[in-house]
Amino acid sequence: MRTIPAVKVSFKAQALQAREDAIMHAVNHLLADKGFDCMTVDEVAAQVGIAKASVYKHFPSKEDLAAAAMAQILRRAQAYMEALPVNLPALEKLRSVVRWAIERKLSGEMPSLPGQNCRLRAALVANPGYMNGLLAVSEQLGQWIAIAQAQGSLNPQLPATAVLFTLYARACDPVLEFLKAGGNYSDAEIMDLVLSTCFDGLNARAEPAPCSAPAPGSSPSPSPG
Amino acid sequence: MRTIPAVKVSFKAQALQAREDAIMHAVNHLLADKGFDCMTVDEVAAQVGIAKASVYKHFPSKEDLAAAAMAQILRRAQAYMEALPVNLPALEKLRSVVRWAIERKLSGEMPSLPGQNCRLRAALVANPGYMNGLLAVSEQLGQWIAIAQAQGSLNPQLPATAVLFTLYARACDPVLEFLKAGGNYSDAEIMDLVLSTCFDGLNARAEPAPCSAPAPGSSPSPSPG
DNA sequence: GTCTATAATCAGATAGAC
DNA sequence: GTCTATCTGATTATAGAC
Repeated sequence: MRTIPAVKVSFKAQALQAREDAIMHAVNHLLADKGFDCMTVDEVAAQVGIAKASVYKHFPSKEDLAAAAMAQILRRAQAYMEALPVNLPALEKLRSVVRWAIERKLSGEMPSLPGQNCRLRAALVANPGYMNGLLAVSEQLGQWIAIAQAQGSLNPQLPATAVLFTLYARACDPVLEFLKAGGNYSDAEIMDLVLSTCFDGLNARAEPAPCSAPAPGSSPSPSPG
Repeated sequence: MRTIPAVKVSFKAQALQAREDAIMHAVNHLLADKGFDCMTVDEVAAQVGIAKASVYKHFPSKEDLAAAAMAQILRRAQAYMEALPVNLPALEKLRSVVRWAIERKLSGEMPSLPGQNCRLRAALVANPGYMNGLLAVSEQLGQWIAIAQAQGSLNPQLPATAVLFTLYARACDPVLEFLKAGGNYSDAEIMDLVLSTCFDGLNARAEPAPCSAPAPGSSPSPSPG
Protein backbone atom coordinates (compact mmCIF):
# COMPACT_ATOMS: atom_id res chain seq x y z
CA MET A 1 0.00 0.00 0.00
CA ARG A 2 1.52 3.25 -1.11
CA THR A 3 1.20 5.80 1.66
CA ILE A 4 2.97 8.73 -0.02
CA PRO A 5 0.89 10.29 -2.77
CA ALA A 6 2.64 12.20 -5.48
CA VAL A 7 1.20 15.51 -4.35
CA LYS A 8 2.97 15.26 -1.04
CA VAL A 9 6.29 14.71 -2.72
CA SER A 10 5.59 17.78 -4.79
CA PHE A 11 4.95 19.85 -1.69
CA LYS A 12 8.17 18.63 -0.25
CA ALA A 13 10.03 19.46 -3.40
CA GLN A 14 8.48 22.90 -3.42
CA ALA A 15 9.57 23.53 0.16
CA LEU A 16 13.08 22.43 -0.75
CA GLN A 17 13.16 24.71 -3.73
CA ALA A 18 11.80 27.60 -1.70
CA ARG A 19 14.50 27.15 0.89
CA GLU A 20 17.19 26.99 -1.75
CA ASP A 21 15.83 30.19 -3.27
CA ALA A 22 15.97 31.83 0.14
CA ILE A 23 19.58 30.74 0.53
CA MET A 24 20.47 32.11 -2.88
CA HIS A 25 18.76 35.39 -2.09
CA ALA A 26 20.74 35.78 1.11
CA VAL A 27 23.97 34.83 -0.61
CA ASN A 28 23.39 37.33 -3.37
CA HIS A 29 22.94 40.22 -0.99
CA LEU A 30 25.74 39.17 1.32
CA LEU A 31 28.11 38.80 -1.63
CA ALA A 32 27.11 42.22 -2.88
CA ASP A 33 27.44 43.74 0.56
CA LYS A 34 30.56 42.20 2.05
CA GLY A 35 32.22 40.22 -0.72
CA PHE A 36 33.12 36.56 -0.77
CA ASP A 37 35.91 36.55 1.77
CA CYS A 38 34.01 38.47 4.43
CA MET A 39 30.78 36.59 3.95
CA THR A 40 30.48 33.70 6.41
CA VAL A 41 28.28 30.65 6.10
CA ASP A 42 27.02 31.41 9.61
CA GLU A 43 25.64 34.70 8.33
CA VAL A 44 23.96 33.01 5.41
CA ALA A 45 22.30 30.52 7.73
CA ALA A 46 21.28 33.21 10.20
CA GLN A 47 19.78 35.39 7.49
CA VAL A 48 17.76 32.49 6.10
CA GLY A 49 16.81 31.41 9.60
CA ILE A 50 18.16 27.86 9.39
CA ALA A 51 21.12 26.02 10.83
CA LYS A 52 24.48 26.14 9.16
CA ALA A 53 24.49 22.38 8.68
CA SER A 54 21.31 22.73 6.64
CA VAL A 55 23.07 25.07 4.26
CA TYR A 56 25.67 22.40 3.66
CA LYS A 57 22.90 19.93 2.80
CA HIS A 58 22.04 22.13 -0.16
CA PHE A 59 25.50 23.29 -1.21
CA PRO A 60 28.63 21.26 -0.62
CA SER A 61 30.89 24.24 0.10
CA LYS A 62 31.04 27.98 0.46
CA GLU A 63 32.60 28.23 -2.98
CA ASP A 64 29.62 26.42 -4.48
CA LEU A 65 27.34 28.99 -2.88
CA ALA A 66 29.16 31.73 -4.73
CA ALA A 67 29.24 29.75 -7.95
CA ALA A 68 25.49 29.19 -7.77
CA ALA A 69 24.95 32.90 -7.20
CA MET A 70 27.06 33.76 -10.23
CA ALA A 71 25.27 31.17 -12.34
CA GLN A 72 21.96 32.71 -11.32
CA ILE A 73 22.95 36.26 -12.18
CA LEU A 74 24.28 35.03 -15.52
CA ARG A 75 20.98 33.29 -16.25
CA ARG A 76 19.17 36.53 -15.43
CA ALA A 77 21.50 38.45 -17.71
CA GLN A 78 20.88 35.92 -20.45
CA ALA A 79 17.12 36.27 -20.07
CA TYR A 80 17.39 40.04 -20.17
CA MET A 81 19.49 39.95 -23.31
CA GLU A 82 17.11 37.60 -25.07
CA ALA A 83 14.20 39.88 -24.23
CA LEU A 84 15.77 42.93 -25.89
CA PRO A 85 14.01 44.13 -29.05
CA VAL A 86 15.48 42.44 -32.07
CA ASN A 87 15.65 45.64 -34.08
CA LEU A 88 17.55 47.56 -31.40
CA PRO A 89 20.94 48.66 -32.75
CA ALA A 90 23.81 46.55 -31.45
CA LEU A 91 25.42 49.44 -29.61
CA GLU A 92 22.17 50.16 -27.81
CA LYS A 93 21.90 46.53 -26.83
CA LEU A 94 25.34 46.71 -25.28
CA ARG A 95 24.47 49.93 -23.48
CA SER A 96 21.28 48.33 -22.20
CA VAL A 97 23.15 45.36 -20.79
CA VAL A 98 25.63 47.61 -19.00
CA ARG A 99 22.73 49.68 -17.70
CA TRP A 100 21.05 46.51 -16.46
CA ALA A 101 24.22 45.40 -14.68
CA ILE A 102 24.63 48.80 -13.03
CA GLU A 103 21.02 48.71 -11.87
CA ARG A 104 21.59 45.31 -10.33
CA LYS A 105 24.69 46.60 -8.62
CA LEU A 106 23.01 49.74 -7.33
CA SER A 107 20.17 47.69 -5.87
CA GLY A 108 22.58 45.31 -4.15
CA GLU A 109 21.82 42.26 -6.28
CA MET A 110 25.13 41.93 -8.04
CA PRO A 111 27.46 39.46 -6.34
CA SER A 112 31.06 40.56 -6.58
CA LEU A 113 33.77 37.97 -6.25
CA PRO A 114 37.49 38.49 -5.73
CA GLY A 115 38.88 37.80 -9.17
CA GLN A 116 42.23 37.03 -7.65
CA ASN A 117 42.95 33.56 -6.39
CA CYS A 118 41.95 30.72 -4.11
CA ARG A 119 39.79 27.68 -4.65
CA LEU A 120 37.05 29.96 -5.90
CA ARG A 121 38.30 29.85 -9.45
CA ALA A 122 38.31 26.07 -9.36
CA ALA A 123 34.77 25.91 -8.01
CA LEU A 124 33.59 28.33 -10.68
CA VAL A 125 35.03 26.48 -13.64
CA ALA A 126 33.76 23.22 -12.15
CA ASN A 127 30.23 24.59 -12.03
CA PRO A 128 28.44 23.86 -15.31
CA GLY A 129 25.75 26.45 -14.67
CA TYR A 130 28.34 29.17 -14.29
CA MET A 131 30.45 28.10 -17.24
CA ASN A 132 27.50 27.69 -19.58
CA GLY A 133 26.04 31.02 -18.54
CA LEU A 134 29.34 32.78 -18.95
CA LEU A 135 29.85 31.23 -22.36
CA ALA A 136 26.36 32.11 -23.56
CA VAL A 137 26.55 35.70 -22.34
CA SER A 138 30.02 36.18 -23.78
CA GLU A 139 29.02 34.81 -27.16
CA GLN A 140 25.96 37.02 -27.37
CA LEU A 141 27.95 40.07 -26.32
CA GLY A 142 30.68 39.14 -28.76
CA GLN A 143 28.20 39.07 -31.63
CA TRP A 144 26.82 42.46 -30.73
CA ILE A 145 30.31 43.87 -30.38
CA ALA A 146 31.24 42.62 -33.84
CA ILE A 147 28.08 44.08 -35.33
CA ALA A 148 28.53 47.42 -33.58
CA GLN A 149 32.11 47.62 -34.77
CA ALA A 150 31.11 46.71 -38.31
CA GLN A 151 28.47 49.43 -38.20
CA GLY A 152 31.02 51.93 -36.99
CA SER A 153 29.21 52.77 -33.78
CA LEU A 154 31.81 51.03 -31.63
CA ASN A 155 35.50 51.78 -32.04
CA PRO A 156 36.70 49.17 -34.60
CA GLN A 157 40.31 49.62 -33.56
CA LEU A 158 39.68 47.96 -30.20
CA PRO A 159 40.02 44.18 -30.13
CA ALA A 160 36.66 42.56 -29.46
CA THR A 161 38.02 40.76 -26.43
CA ALA A 162 39.23 44.03 -24.92
CA VAL A 163 35.74 45.48 -25.37
CA LEU A 164 34.20 42.37 -23.83
CA PHE A 165 36.49 42.46 -20.81
CA THR A 166 35.85 46.16 -20.37
CA LEU A 167 32.11 45.56 -20.31
CA TYR A 168 32.53 42.83 -17.70
CA ALA A 169 34.79 45.08 -15.66
CA ARG A 170 32.22 47.90 -15.71
CA ALA A 171 29.71 45.50 -14.20
CA CYS A 172 31.83 45.52 -11.05
CA ASP A 173 33.27 49.00 -11.25
CA PRO A 174 34.13 50.41 -7.81
CA VAL A 175 33.32 53.87 -9.12
CA LEU A 176 29.72 53.07 -8.30
CA GLU A 177 30.50 52.63 -4.62
CA PHE A 178 32.61 55.78 -4.60
CA LEU A 179 29.88 57.91 -6.08
CA LYS A 180 27.20 56.32 -3.95
CA ALA A 181 29.27 56.77 -0.79
CA GLY A 182 29.79 60.42 -1.68
CA GLY A 183 26.04 60.82 -1.47
CA ASN A 184 25.92 63.71 -3.92
CA TYR A 185 24.25 61.91 -6.79
CA SER A 186 21.07 59.96 -7.31
CA ASP A 187 21.14 56.46 -8.71
CA ALA A 188 19.96 57.77 -12.07
CA GLU A 189 22.76 60.32 -12.18
CA ILE A 190 25.33 57.71 -11.22
CA MET A 191 23.99 55.54 -14.01
CA ASP A 192 24.44 58.31 -16.56
CA LEU A 193 27.93 59.13 -15.33
CA VAL A 194 29.16 55.56 -15.46
CA LEU A 195 27.58 54.90 -18.85
CA SER A 196 29.10 58.09 -20.16
CA THR A 197 32.61 57.39 -18.93
CA CYS A 198 32.35 53.82 -20.20
CA PHE A 199 31.24 54.54 -23.74
CA ASP A 200 32.25 58.16 -24.29
CA GLY A 201 35.39 58.21 -22.15
CA LEU A 202 36.74 61.08 -20.09
CA ASN A 203 37.95 63.20 -22.97
CA ALA A 204 35.82 65.95 -24.35
CA ARG A 205 33.90 64.74 -27.38
CA ALA A 206 34.67 66.32 -30.68
CA GLU A 207 32.61 69.44 -31.17
CA PRO A 208 29.38 68.46 -32.94
CA ALA A 209 29.33 71.37 -35.33
CA PRO A 210 32.36 71.42 -37.61
CA CYS A 211 29.76 71.61 -40.37
CA SER A 212 25.99 71.63 -40.57
CA ALA A 213 25.25 67.95 -39.97
CA PRO A 214 25.28 66.82 -36.34
CA ALA A 215 26.92 63.47 -35.86
CA PRO A 216 24.38 60.85 -34.81
CA GLY A 217 25.06 58.50 -31.95
CA SER A 218 27.53 60.84 -30.32
CA SER A 219 25.19 63.29 -28.60
CA PRO A 220 26.16 63.32 -24.94
CA SER A 221 23.19 62.50 -22.74
CA PRO A 222 22.62 65.61 -20.65
CA SER A 223 22.78 65.15 -16.91
CA PRO A 224 19.40 65.22 -15.25
CA GLY A 225 18.76 67.70 -12.51
CA MET B 1 82.06 56.22 30.08
CA ARG B 2 79.96 56.12 26.94
CA THR B 3 80.43 52.81 25.14
CA ILE B 4 77.98 53.33 22.29
CA PRO B 5 79.28 55.79 19.73
CA ALA B 6 76.75 57.51 17.50
CA VAL B 7 77.86 55.64 14.42
CA LYS B 8 76.81 52.35 15.91
CA VAL B 9 73.34 53.65 16.60
CA SER B 10 73.20 54.76 13.00
CA PHE B 11 74.12 51.30 11.77
CA LYS B 12 71.42 49.83 13.92
CA ALA B 13 68.87 52.29 12.62
CA GLN B 14 69.90 51.50 9.08
CA ALA B 15 69.43 47.80 9.66
CA LEU B 16 66.02 48.45 11.13
CA GLN B 17 65.04 50.59 8.19
CA ALA B 18 66.32 48.01 5.73
CA ARG B 19 64.24 45.33 7.38
CA GLU B 20 61.18 47.49 7.32
CA ASP B 21 61.75 48.17 3.65
CA ALA B 22 62.01 44.46 3.02
CA ILE B 23 58.73 43.91 4.84
CA MET B 24 57.03 46.63 2.80
CA HIS B 25 58.37 45.13 -0.41
CA ALA B 26 56.95 41.74 0.45
CA VAL B 27 53.63 43.21 1.52
CA ASN B 28 53.35 45.16 -1.69
CA HIS B 29 53.81 42.13 -3.87
CA LEU B 30 51.63 39.87 -1.74
CA LEU B 31 48.85 42.46 -1.73
CA ALA B 32 49.12 42.77 -5.48
CA ASP B 33 49.19 39.02 -5.93
CA LYS B 34 46.62 37.67 -3.49
CA GLY B 35 44.80 40.64 -2.04
CA PHE B 36 44.45 41.66 1.57
CA ASP B 37 42.21 38.86 2.80
CA CYS B 38 44.25 36.04 1.31
CA MET B 39 47.60 37.47 2.36
CA THR B 40 48.76 36.03 5.69
CA VAL B 41 51.31 37.48 8.05
CA ASP B 42 53.04 34.10 7.98
CA GLU B 43 53.66 34.55 4.28
CA VAL B 44 55.01 38.04 4.81
CA ALA B 45 57.42 36.80 7.46
CA ALA B 46 58.46 33.80 5.37
CA GLN B 47 59.10 35.93 2.30
CA VAL B 48 61.26 38.37 4.28
CA GLY B 49 62.98 35.49 6.05
CA ILE B 50 62.20 36.54 9.61
CA ALA B 51 59.88 35.33 12.32
CA LYS B 52 56.29 36.41 12.39
CA ALA B 53 56.69 37.97 15.82
CA SER B 54 59.35 40.23 14.35
CA VAL B 55 56.86 41.58 11.85
CA TYR B 56 54.60 42.55 14.72
CA LYS B 57 57.47 44.45 16.31
CA HIS B 58 57.48 46.74 13.29
CA PHE B 59 53.75 46.93 12.56
CA PRO B 60 51.09 46.54 15.24
CA SER B 61 48.60 44.70 13.04
CA LYS B 62 47.96 43.26 9.62
CA GLU B 63 45.80 46.24 8.77
CA ASP B 64 48.69 48.57 9.52
CA LEU B 65 50.82 46.60 7.09
CA ALA B 66 48.32 47.33 4.33
CA ALA B 67 47.95 50.95 5.38
CA ALA B 68 51.70 51.42 5.26
CA ALA B 69 51.81 49.88 1.80
CA MET B 70 49.11 52.22 0.58
CA ALA B 71 50.82 55.21 2.15
CA GLN B 72 54.02 54.23 0.37
CA ILE B 73 52.43 53.89 -3.06
CA LEU B 74 50.70 57.24 -2.53
CA ARG B 75 54.02 58.86 -1.67
CA ARG B 76 55.50 57.38 -4.83
CA ALA B 77 52.58 58.68 -6.86
CA GLN B 78 53.04 62.09 -5.30
CA ALA B 79 56.72 62.11 -6.19
CA TYR B 80 55.94 61.08 -9.76
CA MET B 81 53.36 63.81 -10.14
CA GLU B 82 55.69 66.46 -8.78
CA ALA B 83 58.37 65.40 -11.24
CA LEU B 84 56.15 65.88 -14.28
CA PRO B 85 57.17 68.76 -16.55
CA VAL B 86 55.41 71.94 -15.50
CA ASN B 87 54.48 72.89 -19.03
CA LEU B 88 52.82 69.55 -19.81
CA PRO B 89 49.13 70.05 -20.64
CA ALA B 90 46.83 69.07 -17.77
CA LEU B 91 45.21 66.26 -19.75
CA GLU B 92 48.61 64.79 -20.53
CA LYS B 93 49.53 64.95 -16.86
CA LEU B 94 46.42 62.97 -16.02
CA ARG B 95 47.17 60.43 -18.74
CA SER B 96 50.70 60.11 -17.44
CA VAL B 97 49.51 59.37 -13.94
CA VAL B 98 47.12 56.70 -15.16
CA ARG B 99 49.90 55.24 -17.26
CA TRP B 100 52.17 55.20 -14.24
CA ALA B 101 49.54 53.42 -12.16
CA ILE B 102 48.97 50.82 -14.87
CA GLU B 103 52.70 50.23 -15.11
CA ARG B 104 52.87 49.69 -11.36
CA LYS B 105 49.96 47.27 -11.59
CA LEU B 106 51.41 45.37 -14.52
CA SER B 107 54.69 44.94 -12.67
CA GLY B 108 52.95 43.70 -9.53
CA GLU B 109 53.75 46.67 -7.35
CA MET B 110 50.27 48.03 -6.91
CA PRO B 111 48.61 46.84 -3.71
CA SER B 112 44.90 46.28 -4.18
CA LEU B 113 42.68 46.34 -1.14
CA PRO B 114 39.10 45.18 -0.82
CA GLY B 115 37.22 48.46 -0.86
CA GLN B 116 34.36 46.84 0.89
CA ASN B 117 34.39 46.46 4.61
CA CYS B 118 36.22 45.22 7.68
CA ARG B 119 38.51 46.95 10.08
CA LEU B 120 40.70 47.88 7.12
CA ARG B 121 38.82 51.11 6.51
CA ALA B 122 39.32 52.14 10.12
CA ALA B 123 43.01 51.37 10.01
CA LEU B 124 43.38 53.35 6.79
CA VAL B 125 41.71 56.52 8.00
CA ALA B 126 43.64 56.23 11.26
CA ASN B 127 46.93 56.17 9.34
CA PRO B 128 48.19 59.75 8.85
CA GLY B 129 50.56 58.73 6.08
CA TYR B 130 47.75 57.23 4.07
CA MET B 131 45.30 60.06 4.67
CA ASN B 132 47.81 62.79 3.92
CA GLY B 133 48.98 61.03 0.78
CA LEU B 134 45.45 60.46 -0.42
CA LEU B 135 44.57 64.08 0.23
CA ALA B 136 47.65 65.42 -1.53
CA VAL B 137 47.20 63.20 -4.58
CA SER B 138 43.50 63.97 -4.81
CA GLU B 139 44.07 67.70 -4.58
CA GLN B 140 46.71 67.67 -7.28
CA LEU B 141 44.55 65.51 -9.55
CA GLY B 142 41.57 67.76 -8.84
CA GLN B 143 43.51 70.81 -9.95
CA TRP B 144 44.56 69.16 -13.18
CA ILE B 145 41.03 67.95 -13.82
CA ALA B 146 39.68 71.46 -13.39
CA ILE B 147 42.32 72.87 -15.72
CA ALA B 148 41.74 70.20 -18.35
CA GLN B 149 38.01 70.80 -18.23
CA ALA B 150 38.49 74.56 -18.51
CA GLN B 151 40.76 73.99 -21.48
CA GLY B 152 38.13 71.80 -23.11
CA SER B 153 40.35 68.74 -23.34
CA LEU B 154 38.42 66.88 -20.67
CA ASN B 155 34.63 66.54 -20.84
CA PRO B 156 33.35 69.56 -18.85
CA GLN B 157 29.93 67.98 -18.35
CA LEU B 158 31.37 65.36 -16.01
CA PRO B 159 31.56 66.35 -12.33
CA ALA B 160 35.16 66.61 -11.23
CA THR B 161 34.61 64.09 -8.46
CA ALA B 162 33.27 61.57 -10.96
CA VAL B 163 36.41 62.02 -13.05
CA LEU B 164 38.59 61.67 -9.96
CA PHE B 165 36.87 58.48 -8.84
CA THR B 166 37.08 57.08 -12.35
CA LEU B 167 40.82 57.68 -12.42
CA TYR B 168 41.23 55.94 -9.06
CA ALA B 169 39.08 53.05 -10.27
CA ARG B 170 41.20 52.63 -13.39
CA ALA B 171 44.24 52.23 -11.17
CA CYS B 172 42.74 48.95 -9.95
CA ASP B 173 40.83 47.94 -13.05
CA PRO B 174 40.42 44.17 -13.34
CA VAL B 175 40.51 44.53 -17.11
CA LEU B 176 44.28 44.45 -16.77
CA GLU B 177 44.18 40.99 -15.23
CA PHE B 178 41.73 39.77 -17.85
CA LEU B 179 43.87 40.93 -20.75
CA LYS B 180 47.06 39.71 -19.14
CA ALA B 181 45.51 36.32 -18.38
CA GLY B 182 44.38 36.05 -21.99
CA GLY B 183 48.03 36.20 -22.97
CA ASN B 184 47.34 37.70 -26.38
CA TYR B 185 48.73 41.15 -25.72
CA SER B 186 51.98 42.61 -24.57
CA ASP B 187 52.12 44.93 -21.60
CA ALA B 188 52.53 47.89 -23.94
CA GLU B 189 49.44 46.90 -25.91
CA ILE B 190 47.43 46.42 -22.72
CA MET B 191 48.55 49.86 -21.62
CA ASP B 192 47.31 51.41 -24.86
CA LEU B 193 44.01 49.57 -24.71
CA VAL B 194 43.25 50.57 -21.15
CA LEU B 195 44.30 54.17 -21.70
CA SER B 196 42.16 54.30 -24.81
CA THR B 197 39.03 52.88 -23.19
CA CYS B 198 39.54 55.15 -20.19
CA PHE B 199 39.92 58.44 -22.01
CA ASP B 200 38.35 57.78 -25.41
CA GLY B 201 35.65 55.32 -24.34
CA LEU B 202 34.33 52.39 -26.30
CA ASN B 203 32.37 54.35 -28.85
CA ALA B 204 33.81 55.14 -32.21
CA ARG B 205 35.30 58.60 -32.23
CA ALA B 206 33.62 61.13 -34.43
CA GLU B 207 34.99 60.91 -37.95
CA PRO B 208 37.23 63.79 -38.89
CA ALA B 209 34.99 64.38 -41.93
CA PRO B 210 31.47 63.88 -40.61
CA CYS B 211 29.70 66.04 -43.19
CA SER B 212 29.20 63.31 -45.76
CA ALA B 213 29.46 60.34 -43.42
CA PRO B 214 26.48 57.96 -43.33
CA ALA B 215 24.61 57.69 -40.07
CA PRO B 216 26.08 54.86 -37.98
CA GLY B 217 23.94 52.60 -35.83
CA SER B 218 20.93 52.71 -38.12
CA SER B 219 21.51 49.88 -40.57
CA PRO B 220 20.68 46.58 -38.89
CA SER B 221 22.76 43.92 -40.56
CA PRO B 222 22.41 40.92 -38.27
CA SER B 223 25.11 38.68 -39.65
CA PRO B 224 26.52 36.63 -36.81
CA GLY B 225 29.91 35.04 -37.14
C1' DG C 1 64.83 43.00 18.37
C1' DT C 2 64.64 38.40 17.02
C1' DC C 3 63.46 34.00 17.84
C1' DT C 4 60.47 29.55 19.29
C1' DA C 5 56.41 28.22 21.09
C1' DT C 6 51.83 29.03 22.21
C1' DA C 7 47.51 31.32 23.20
C1' DA C 8 43.02 32.87 21.42
C1' DT C 9 39.80 33.22 17.95
C1' DC C 10 37.26 32.42 14.23
C1' DA C 11 35.22 30.03 10.18
C1' DG C 12 34.49 26.00 7.25
C1' DA C 13 32.84 21.56 7.57
C1' DT C 14 30.86 17.28 9.88
C1' DA C 15 28.58 13.68 13.33
C1' DG C 16 24.71 11.94 15.03
C1' DA C 17 20.09 12.45 17.24
C1' DC C 18 15.42 13.31 15.75
C1' DG D 1 16.43 17.39 5.99
C1' DT D 2 17.07 19.94 10.03
C1' DC D 3 18.92 20.59 14.25
C1' DT D 4 22.69 20.97 18.23
C1' DA D 5 27.15 20.23 19.28
C1' DT D 6 31.63 19.48 17.83
C1' DC D 7 35.87 18.90 15.09
C1' DT D 8 39.56 20.71 12.32
C1' DG D 9 42.49 23.79 10.49
C1' DA D 10 44.09 28.27 9.58
C1' DT D 11 45.32 32.87 11.23
C1' DT D 12 46.03 36.80 14.11
C1' DA D 13 48.47 38.02 17.91
C1' DT D 14 51.44 37.43 22.11
C1' DA D 15 54.79 35.46 25.95
C1' DG D 16 59.13 34.71 27.27
C1' DA D 17 63.99 33.06 26.46
C1' DC D 18 68.22 34.91 24.42
